[in-house]
Amino acid sequence: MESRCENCIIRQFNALRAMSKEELKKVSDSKTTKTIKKGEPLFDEGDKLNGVFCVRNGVSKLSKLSANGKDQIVKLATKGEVIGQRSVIAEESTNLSAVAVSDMEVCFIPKESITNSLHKNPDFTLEVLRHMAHDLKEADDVIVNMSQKTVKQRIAEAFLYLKNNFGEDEQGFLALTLSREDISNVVGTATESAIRIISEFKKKGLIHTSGKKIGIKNERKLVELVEGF
Amino acid sequence: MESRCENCIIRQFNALRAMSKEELKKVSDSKTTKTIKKGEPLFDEGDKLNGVFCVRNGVSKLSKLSANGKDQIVKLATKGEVIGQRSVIAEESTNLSAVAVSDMEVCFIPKESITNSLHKNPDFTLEVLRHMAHDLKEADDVIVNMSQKTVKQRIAEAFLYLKNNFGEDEQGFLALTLSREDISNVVGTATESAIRIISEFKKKGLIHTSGKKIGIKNERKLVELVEGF
DNA sequence: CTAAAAATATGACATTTATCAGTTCTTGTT
DNA sequence: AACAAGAACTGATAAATGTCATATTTTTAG
Repeated sequence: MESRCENCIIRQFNALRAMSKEELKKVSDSKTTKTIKKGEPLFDEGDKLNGVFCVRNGVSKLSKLSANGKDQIVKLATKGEVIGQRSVIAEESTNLSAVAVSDMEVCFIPKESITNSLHKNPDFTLEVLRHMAHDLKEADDVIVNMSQKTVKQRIAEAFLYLKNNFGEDEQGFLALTLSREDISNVVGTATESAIRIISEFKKKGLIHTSGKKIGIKNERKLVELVEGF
Repeated sequence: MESRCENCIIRQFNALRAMSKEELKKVSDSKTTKTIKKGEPLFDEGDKLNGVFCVRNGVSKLSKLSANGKDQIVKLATKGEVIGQRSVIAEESTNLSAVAVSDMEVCFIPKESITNSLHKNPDFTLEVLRHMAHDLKEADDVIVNMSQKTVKQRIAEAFLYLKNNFGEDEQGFLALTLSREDISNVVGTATESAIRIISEFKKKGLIHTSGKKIGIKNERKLVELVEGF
């Protein structure tokens, strides 16, 4: 299970692919692999991070506590993504907390391995920069969605997002199962409102459910809803 | 008025300060200075940018058109900030449009000058990365505000933001005057709602107005409002 | 397996916000 | 100065969303 970064396929999805053989070797020698159970934190808002987490398996929610006591989920990070880099790069405490929403396997990479390369290998730095540019664009999109779309549209969009990014299981349910509360924290609404809209979608035949699990039944109509019909 | 980047103070506020003398010389030789009048665009959403804009004076709104036809302002960029770097780095069309909200003076820097340095000067790349990390954090904060705060709170916050970032004039009005529509596009609400809340703030003595101009009268109460009292 | 706890669900109602229609005020232009 | 055009404003009303109370189902711990 402990494996070498040099041979890790996951790396292809993130900025580590721009590292040289020697750099990767160093990373690999310094990294530790951790198992994190669903519900357990990787870190809390305000923590000083001594490194970054490279996700090998599972999904983590990145969220921020707002003044009114609700958690806003800002991003779901999955296989191949690196968590905590923003904080390491800016040399600040994290502005987000990270909690596993499914069982996870992650590699913890001490920040020295990263910062060394950031100073010496422009290819790597640029690759990190490109990833962050992408994240920033996505964040802009989220801002627009939050402010301009209705809760109904945002929930529909969330389901489509979950399908596209995490797929479905054999029975046609979304592979990543989130609690109703997590769903409401993704779209930024009250849990009761989210539940009500889920019920409505079910009645209208857009989705089907079984316990927590949700399956998409009429993707086309969900898409129409998101686009405003 | 045409001046050399090497001597430009503005540079201290952005990533260009990490450039070497020679790099700056190249930038300076290739840059062009432009004057943009209030209301005029720097670029439109979807444009391919051949370079970035370094703001010497004035303020630009960066906004994105949403499906329902409303513009969401995602950021206000001012003196010292570089606009368009995300798009140049990701080698994509812009996801945002940029329009001057006050008369501006900007330097246009062709992308070659930037990308060359990105590949060769890790100090510069890292500096750009740090700035983008900062922007990303701010974007996260905006997401949380948008989804968890009321329109009233967001407007109060916007006024405080305008005061802190752009200051006040001699008569105590916010130095950056935005139209009511721009204000509503910053906080993500209907223009009428924004106007109504501004009237309410005026009645309650939190602000005073004169035409478009708005002045903060009771900062303390505005802060309390934002924090939820 | 069962009791307790937690999550999901639903109803009633209050509050917030958007929409539409129309008026008044500003501003720029001739 | 007069006017047109756009911006700011207000009221009435509808729609969306949040809150609180409570019932039901699911999950967890022992």
